[in-house]
Amino acid sequence: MASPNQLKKALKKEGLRYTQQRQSIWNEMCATDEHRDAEEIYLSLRNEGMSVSRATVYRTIDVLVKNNLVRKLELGDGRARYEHKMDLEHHDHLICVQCGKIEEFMDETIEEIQEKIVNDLGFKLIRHIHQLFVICNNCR
Amino acid sequence: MASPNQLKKALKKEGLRYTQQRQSIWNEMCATDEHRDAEEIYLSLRNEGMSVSRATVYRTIDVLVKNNLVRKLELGDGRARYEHKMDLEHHDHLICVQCGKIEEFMDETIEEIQEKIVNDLGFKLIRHIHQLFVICNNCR
DNA sequence: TTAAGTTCTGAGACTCATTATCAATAGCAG
DNA sequence: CTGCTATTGATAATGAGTCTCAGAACTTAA
Repeated sequence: MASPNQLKKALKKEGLRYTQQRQSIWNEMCATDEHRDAEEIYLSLRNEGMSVSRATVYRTIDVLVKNNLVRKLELGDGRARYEHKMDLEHHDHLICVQCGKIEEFMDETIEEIQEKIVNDLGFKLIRHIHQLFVICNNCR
Repeated sequence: MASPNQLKKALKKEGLRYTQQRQSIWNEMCATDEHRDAEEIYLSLRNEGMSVSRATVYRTIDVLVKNNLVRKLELGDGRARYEHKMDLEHHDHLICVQCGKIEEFMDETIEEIQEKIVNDLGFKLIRHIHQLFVICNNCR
């Protein structure tokens, strides 16, 4: 699932070394499609007997985010969540304010309007955050 | 600009007392359309000679947010920004990743699509965050 | 107006996610 | 293999935001 090549390429591009810790963290992040925080990823690695430190988890995630292998989600609760970007298509998120469940959505029209809004102002769109906070069907 | 009545009404609804500090903070938040963080609001009050504590600033902002007099913006940099909601119409934000300038936008079509996405899933939309991170015309 | 009971406030301690420090370790080029 | 550097781990530091609690300021009843 987690391709070492993608990781190696990113590291090479950044002039960084390929290490066991970095590979483990990348593997772990690709192991599920959940949206986990740094601590959860750290603990999973620890449970699997991997020797990594929290510091290295944070440092490696930064590299992965910068190189577009991972996306960082800020939900406003003080803990960032991360998702790997193996499945290449873009999406945004629905978050249940009751149970915390996160789902994904994508709407081409919204994407186009966004571009238009930005272009009409003479700006350049770098990235966007679009989060719909909902009460999901299990919680109503 | 800052109506004491709106504040008083909100406080009454919450069973809270109307105090000088709360009024000052509400005034200060309404004094500009900038998107300031708690510390900036606190310092402005201090500069004007008002005696308020950081704790009271945070506590009061919470009340204002809960009562829809103020909106909290999370931009992902660890400091929340606040804007008063005197101008009643809804809008979302464009943030320049270079200079930090924040502008507003609003698109009815996007709002409708959002609703549809949520309804089609059988969810209920509570609130949303839509932020376009851009390079603005001054920065390109 | 005063006494008694509440709610508020301020100062500073505390929390908790994340970042920085730095000595020890491990990749990697030659 | 050796030596140079980047990386790591343990832990200290940071910083926004929250909590605590004693004293101040309202409120209400008498």
